[in-house]
Amino acid sequence: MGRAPCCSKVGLHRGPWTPREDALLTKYIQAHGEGQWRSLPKRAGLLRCGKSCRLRWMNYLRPDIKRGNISPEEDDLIIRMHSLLGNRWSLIAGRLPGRTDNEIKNYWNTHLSKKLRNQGTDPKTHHKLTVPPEKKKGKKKNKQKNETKKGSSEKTLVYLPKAVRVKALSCVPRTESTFTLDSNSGSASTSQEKVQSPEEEAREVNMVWGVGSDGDNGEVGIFFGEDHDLVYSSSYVESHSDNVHTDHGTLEKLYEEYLQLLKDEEKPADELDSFAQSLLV
DNA sequence: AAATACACCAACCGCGTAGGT
DNA sequence: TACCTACGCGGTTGGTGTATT
Repeated sequence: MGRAPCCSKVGLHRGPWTPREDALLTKYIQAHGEGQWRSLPKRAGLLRCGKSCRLRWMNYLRPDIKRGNISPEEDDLIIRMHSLLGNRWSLIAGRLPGRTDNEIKNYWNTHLSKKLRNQGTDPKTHHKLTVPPEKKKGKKKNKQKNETKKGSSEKTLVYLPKAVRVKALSCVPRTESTFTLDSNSGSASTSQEKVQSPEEEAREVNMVWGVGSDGDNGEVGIFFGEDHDLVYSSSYVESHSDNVHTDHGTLEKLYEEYLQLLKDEEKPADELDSFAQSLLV
């Protein structure tokens, strides 16, 4: 695989951006739009690599970025999304307008993981910790850095298939359906009235889906479309061409499996883990 | 006041993958 | 089919500010 040499190229600026560079980048994007990151620096008169430009724009310069403190509501949403998605920061950020994946990732690592630990919850698994949270005793140098390095061998389990990119189906209208499930009765319902064969539906629907539970009201399910608390919003779909598109039958199968697991709360953890493995493509 | 530890976050790095040729 | 480019993502680093000793 040929990989772009990127920032290692000699002569390119690195490190913090200057106001002048910010202005050049902003001006260029306002005039020509985003994209073509590789050639953008040259055309914008910047001595930066395209990656660096993209990052600066996405995380800092974009006009729709919301700056300032993260609200308790956002806090709560991040925690709940993380329990469902794991470290899928871009997906989580997609549910928080104006927030960037980098910001959420940083916020999680510096605030929320600590907060959860103090509440007796493992921030990686969202399960109750068996041992009480470690009291701060003395100062440890680079505690956080050591933790992240150590933690890298211990992957977060994600009960969701890894997002895959699909071709945009621009020729067909997007339909939406929501799929909710009462965890007590186990019954599922869909808001979509249009009757389609699975093949038709798989072909026509740009499906963005997830499997999860709403910790507050006990609602669980696989969610499609928009306007459900745990669903990827349509705005996400529109702003990300890499939406998830998968086979209808597979979805149903996964949904059934997940439902079965939810019904049986006594399932050993390793069985859940193997289920998660099966979801990870 | 100085030294040290810690917290925060912008930026970098490397990998996976879509899409073009 | 193989190769290459560009992009997006998550993990990690390092500079800087703040708190503590």
